[in-house]
Amino acid sequence: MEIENIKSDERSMEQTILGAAETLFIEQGFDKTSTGQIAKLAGCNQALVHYYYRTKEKLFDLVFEKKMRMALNNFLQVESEGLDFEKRIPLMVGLHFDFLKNNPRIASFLLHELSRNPARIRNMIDKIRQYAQPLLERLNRDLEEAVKQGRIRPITGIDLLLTIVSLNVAPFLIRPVFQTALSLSDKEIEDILENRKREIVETVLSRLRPVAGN
Amino acid sequence: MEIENIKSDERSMEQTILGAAETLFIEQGFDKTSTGQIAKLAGCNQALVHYYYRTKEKLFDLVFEKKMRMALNNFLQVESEGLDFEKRIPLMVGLHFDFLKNNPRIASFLLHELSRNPARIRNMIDKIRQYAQPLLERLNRDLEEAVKQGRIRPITGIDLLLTIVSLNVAPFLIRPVFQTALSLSDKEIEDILENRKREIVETVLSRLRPVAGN
DNA sequence: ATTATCTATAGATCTATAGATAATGC
DNA sequence: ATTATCTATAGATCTATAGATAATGC
Repeated sequence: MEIENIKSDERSMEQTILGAAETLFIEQGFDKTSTGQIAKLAGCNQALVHYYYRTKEKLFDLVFEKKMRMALNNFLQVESEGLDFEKRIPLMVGLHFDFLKNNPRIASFLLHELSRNPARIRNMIDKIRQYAQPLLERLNRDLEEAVKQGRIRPITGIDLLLTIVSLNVAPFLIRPVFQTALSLSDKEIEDILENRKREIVETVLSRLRPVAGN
Repeated sequence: MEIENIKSDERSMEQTILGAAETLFIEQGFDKTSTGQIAKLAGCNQALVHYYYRTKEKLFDLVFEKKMRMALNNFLQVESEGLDFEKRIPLMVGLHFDFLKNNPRIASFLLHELSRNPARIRNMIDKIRQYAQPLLERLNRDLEEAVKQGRIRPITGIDLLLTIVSLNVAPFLIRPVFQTALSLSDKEIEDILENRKREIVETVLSRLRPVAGN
C-alpha cells in the first residue's frame, strides 16, 4: 500500500493521527497496522503517535468504539418506522445494505477484531443492551400484532434481524474474494450488489407472508 | 492458551508438526501463530518446523488448501439429491449447517485468510471452477424445471446458494461474541443453533414456495 | 552416509520511552 | 513555561538458517 501524508493545515496533528489510524486499522486490522505506518500516513514520526495516544491499543479503542457505534446505530435505526411490514422490510433491508455499501470494510473489521478479543464486547454490552432492548421490544410487539391480524407469519424479532443482517453482510464479506478471483469492474460489482439487494428483500418478505389458505 | 505437546508414537514428527500447525492456524490465524508455538505444541524445537516445511507460509498453504477443499466439498455436495425442493432444502441446509457445527472455526478462518491475501484464491480458482461449474449447472437446470412446473418461484442457483450460505455461516461468525457477551452454556448454544437451523430452513423454503393465487 | 533433531544466532520488525530541540503561549 | 515534535534506542518478538550432534539405515 502506498502510504502518503494526509496532514492538512485545518486539522491538528492529533486529529490527523487519529484519522490515519482509522484508515489503516479498518483496512488492515490491529495486528497488521504498525504505529510507524500510522505516523507515516499522518506525516509525523512514530514517537508522536505514542505521545498523543500512549499505546497502540488505546488508539485502536477509539477507532473500534466509533465503528461499533456506527454499526449499531445503523443496524437498529432500521426498524423505527410505523409501517406495514410489506413496506417496512424494503426500507429496513435497504438502509442497512446501503450503509454497508458505504462502509464496505466495517463488517469484516468488527467481526475480526471481536473474535481477536471478545472481551472487548464486555465493555460495551451494558450500553448496547440499554439501547437495543427497547427497540427490540417494540419490534417484537409490532410483529405480534401483525401476526394476530394474520398479516404475517410468526417470527421473533431476533430471528428477523439476524436473517436480515446475515443476508446483507455476507456479500460484503466475500467481496474481496470474488473481486480478486473474477476481476470484476466497479460497475459489475455495483450491478451484482443491487440485484442481490432485491433478492434479499424478496427473501425476507417471503418469510413473512402468510402461506396460501392460512 | 495452554500449549501442550501432542506427539504420539504412532505419528512421525513431520505429521505431528502439521497437525499442530492445523490446530493453531485454525484457532489463531496465520499472523498470530508463531513457528515457536507450533513447535511447542508438536513437542520439538522451532528449527525442526523449518527443517520439514522450510517456511511458515508453505506450512500454512498445506493447512489452508485442506480446509478450503473441505469447505467446498461440503458446500457443494449438498445439492446432489434428485428430490423435490420441499425435501431437498432441509437436507441441503441441514448438512451444511451441521458441517459448520463440527468445524465451527472454518468460516472465520477462510474468510479472514482470504481477505488477508486474496491472491491466494487465484491458485485455486481454476480447480474450483472446474469442479463447481457442473454442479451449479445441474442445480440451475433443476430449478428451471421446477419453475416451469410451477412448483417453485424463479430463483438462480447462485442466489439460492448464497442465501443458504449467508444464513448458515452468520451464526458461527458471531458465536464468539455472543458466547462472551452473554456467557451461555454449551447446552444453551446448542439449543439456539438448532432453533436457528429450523428458522433458516423455513426462510429458504418460503422464498421458493409459489405465492397464493399464482 | 543419511536423516532427524538440537543449540545458537543474525537480521528484521515493532512498541514504547528517554532525552533533546523547536514552537507557542503567557 | 508548556506543549509539540524529533532522534535514538532498549527490549521484545519472530523467522530462517548455520552448524553441531544424535539416531537410523544400509
